[in-house]
Amino acid sequence: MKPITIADVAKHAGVSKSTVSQYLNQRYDYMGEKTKKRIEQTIEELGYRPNIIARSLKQKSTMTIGVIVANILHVFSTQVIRAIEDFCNESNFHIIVCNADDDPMKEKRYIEMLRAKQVDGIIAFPTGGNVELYKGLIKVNYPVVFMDRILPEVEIPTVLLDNEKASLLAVDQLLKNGYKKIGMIAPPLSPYVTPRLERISGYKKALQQHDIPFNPNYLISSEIFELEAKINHMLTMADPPEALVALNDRVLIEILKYTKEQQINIPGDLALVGIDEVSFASFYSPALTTVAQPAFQMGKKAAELLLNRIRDKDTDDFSKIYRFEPDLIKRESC
Amino acid sequence: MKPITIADVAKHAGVSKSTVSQYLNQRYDYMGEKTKKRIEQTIEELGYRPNIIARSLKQKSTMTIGVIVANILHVFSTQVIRAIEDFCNESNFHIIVCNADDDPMKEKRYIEMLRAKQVDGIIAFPTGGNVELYKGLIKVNYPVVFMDRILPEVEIPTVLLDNEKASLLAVDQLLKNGYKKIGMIAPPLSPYVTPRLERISGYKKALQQHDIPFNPNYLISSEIFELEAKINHMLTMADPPEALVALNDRVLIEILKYTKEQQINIPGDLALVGIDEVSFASFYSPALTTVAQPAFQMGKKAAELLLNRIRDKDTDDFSKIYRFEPDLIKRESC
DNA sequence: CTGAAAGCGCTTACAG
DNA sequence: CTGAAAGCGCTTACAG
Repeated sequence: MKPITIADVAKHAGVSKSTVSQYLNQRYDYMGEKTKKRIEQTIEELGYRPNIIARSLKQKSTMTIGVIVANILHVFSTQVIRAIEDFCNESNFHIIVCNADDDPMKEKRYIEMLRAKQVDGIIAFPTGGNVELYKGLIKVNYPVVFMDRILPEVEIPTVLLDNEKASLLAVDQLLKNGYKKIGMIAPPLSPYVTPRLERISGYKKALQQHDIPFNPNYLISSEIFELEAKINHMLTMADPPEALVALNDRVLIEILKYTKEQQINIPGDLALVGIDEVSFASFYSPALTTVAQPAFQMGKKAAELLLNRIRDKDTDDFSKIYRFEPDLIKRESC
Repeated sequence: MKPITIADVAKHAGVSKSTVSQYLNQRYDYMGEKTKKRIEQTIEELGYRPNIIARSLKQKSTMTIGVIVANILHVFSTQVIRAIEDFCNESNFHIIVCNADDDPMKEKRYIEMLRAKQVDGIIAFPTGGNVELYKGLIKVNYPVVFMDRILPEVEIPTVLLDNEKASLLAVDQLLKNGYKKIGMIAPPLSPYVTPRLERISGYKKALQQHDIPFNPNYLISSEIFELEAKINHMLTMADPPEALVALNDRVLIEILKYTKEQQINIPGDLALVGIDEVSFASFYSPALTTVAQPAFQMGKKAAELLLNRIRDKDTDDFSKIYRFEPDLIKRESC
């Protein structure tokens, strides 16, 4: 069962391939009404479907983009992807999704494969390990947009949260409720994971703004699996914090595991606010006060930037940073 | 900046395009060692990267598959996609992901676009609204695998949970803990959403096995937004159920919202087990007893089936149903 | 061991 | 208003 090609419909309709092609591309300007009808009918009859691969080869556009996330299982990434897909769908673009797992080698391989497949552009949560590769991409004016992480060495438009503001909102909320001894729990600090860096500096700045000295004992930054032990240590030392901000959703969960285990009463014994909204925030006991990021808007923005770049190679938005506002959702944990 | 083509490297290396192509495809059999070296070097020098689109056109294989889910935001779908991506990555396949939103029109559009883009196969959570389309796909022997939902009209291999067993595990656990008045809360019953149908029938069968008459008042099936009200009605009627099984994660959340609001003590006032594992199950208070589905294994299986079909068009696995075993995770809510 | 030529299924000036 | 021809960047018999 040979697939039908443009040549088949041309033959059947008694016209040339060119004319069929004109029809397919809706260039009806000079086309006779009868020819048009005839082609339309033949296509219907033969069940012809254009081969977009062939078109892509000629037109140098595949109408598909690559999206490289660290891990699609992170809910933020999922939401961003969903927003990107929705936006792309409106413009008839498709997305190829890739999980780089924060591994620069994997990231590199994906980028190279995506380019080989001629995707029209890439949206990436960069690992930080492929600066030269990205520089090469800029040099050939290849459309790329970064999400969530800034690579200062590289001039690529980036959309991310105002992470310092997120910490500020969290700390302010705690202060407003009378807590002064505020700790922060964080995952390990990798140099390129911008949100972690900025959220910590935001935490420090927020304290400073209120003339509260930063107490190094109140800051934990550690691998997830060690977190519970370190939290225990922190909360059982002399003069422990009376409130905690969780740097992200992953950390929040570790805190919650710990407090459940130790039957610590929130907010009675310990106030808590988490950066990143979580699915269970509203019906947890107590309902969790969180700082949410507008993931869908951010994904949409990234898609918009990329498609604009694809359509108009000469935009000048390079190296622009697009910051989005976090949103404090007050509930019961503080 | 013209991209480098195979013709450029052929010229620079002083060989023919054919030879370069042989090199690229690692057919070194008859290639002189010097030629090989020379080509290798030229490629390096020019920074040549093959255009896979051109290759695809000739070879009729794009090394990419389409994945159509209802909504990537559902955690089950996310996990399945992650597993598919991992499996495909090992075989150098890429995945295009699409959200059909349970809309047959959207599904249809995606299928047609994916085929036009010549993807080598499709894994879909079918909506049920495109039976004829899928029949057409089988007729031309196009590789398709279904996930999660069965379309009885269509002979396509399908991987899904043993949903009846899932209900059975939930009910048994409740019975084992002495509860006899067991209700089930469900979302609306659409004809093609297999898991819902099977989980309800599983619930009924489980009761029957234990000679407990099915009480229609103990079964709610309703839109999510009405669920709280209906649960309230059920639990405040005369002789209410003393235990509930949540048909899926979405429903579980509604139950939890309700019980938190009404300060219902779980399992004291009401025992609870949810089908579908949820992220917060272990640190919720009480920790939630759930029935988990092996999402990653299921995704992997679907990918495996599809890639096998793509490689060997003549496998005979049509219409096979691949059932996966649910797993009861005992915690505190029952 | 290597090259010339045809072909994959389209699009696009260009000619008439 | 429509067609012949070249070309997109590869691969693949086939010839030598």
